[in-house]
Amino acid sequence: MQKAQTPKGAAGLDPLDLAILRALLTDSGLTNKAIASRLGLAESTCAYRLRTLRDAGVIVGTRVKLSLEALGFPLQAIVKVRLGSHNAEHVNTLYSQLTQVPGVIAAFHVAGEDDFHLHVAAENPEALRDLVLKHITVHRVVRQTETQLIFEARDGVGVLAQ
Amino acid sequence: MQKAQTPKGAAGLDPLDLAILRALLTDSGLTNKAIASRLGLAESTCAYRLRTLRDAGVIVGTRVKLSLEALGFPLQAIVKVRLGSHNAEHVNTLYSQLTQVPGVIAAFHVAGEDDFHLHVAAENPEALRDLVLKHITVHRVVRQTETQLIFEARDGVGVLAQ
DNA sequence: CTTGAAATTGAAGCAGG
DNA sequence: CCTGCTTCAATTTCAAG
Repeated sequence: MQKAQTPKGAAGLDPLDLAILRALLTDSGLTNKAIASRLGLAESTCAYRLRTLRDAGVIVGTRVKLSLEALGFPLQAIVKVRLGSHNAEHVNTLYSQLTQVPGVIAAFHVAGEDDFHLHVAAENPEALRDLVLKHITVHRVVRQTETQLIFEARDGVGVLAQ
Repeated sequence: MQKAQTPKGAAGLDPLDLAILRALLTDSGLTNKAIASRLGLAESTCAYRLRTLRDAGVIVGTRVKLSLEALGFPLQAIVKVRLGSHNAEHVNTLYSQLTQVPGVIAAFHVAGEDDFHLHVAAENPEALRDLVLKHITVHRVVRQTETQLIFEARDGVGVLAQ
């Protein structure tokens, strides 16, 4: 049975691809077989689409999610970093160094008032202070930092929301 | 062969647990068997530790990483949201609504100058504008927003860096 | 807590529709 | 592009040390 040619979205994804991706995002257990049965298609078909999505670079990989609290890092913060000089090489070097700082979960190079936003985690307030003072403000290009405690972090629905 | 009792860290994790977690974070292919062989222990042992870590809530789950660019969302931004009123119920209601906005990848409720930081993705500048104007600033409690384009996003080493 | 072997389940390859 | 079948590898279970 040959299905009708499916309409393609802006990124070349048909509804089946989107359904598979949504299932992957929804179900924590990302078993390739479970998706097939849930969507009512053969396992080999699902595997084929998954491989295609992987080859196309849509699915980059899969990562474990750890509980920062359970690991003993109950404190999270956003550290805004502002530079005194914006020499391209200096900025890039600093960027690489910031991502290597223990406790830095994610780093964003942003346009506007701030230069970098760092999402960090720490064991306690003292560790957070040391993270900022000993690993961020020590760099000469860093002119100013501003740390905002995170009360709560939540995931959003993302770009595939229906 | 009974190994010596292992020293526990602050979160009750021994060196073997940490080694397993680091292997999980490092290797994109999170095959349970590969970890066992890499660390030189039996598969069943590795599986046992993994189950324990899961039951303890350290390993929350596993999520697929999609390429926002490949999906057709090449634009990312941080949207700072500031409120006019800080009534607890209003704040919480807004928080829930913001996480449901299509394009919102993550949301942070922060202390300080801003109230929320939203990590968003959009297909193009117009879509980004619509996201902010039609889904965020429409709420009465939102007093002000500030959108900073993300030049580049990178992952940090996290809290388990050696 | 660790382990090897058995038993179950899921993934990968392949050729046909 | 979809599918069932075969082959293979991995996860799970369990009883013992």
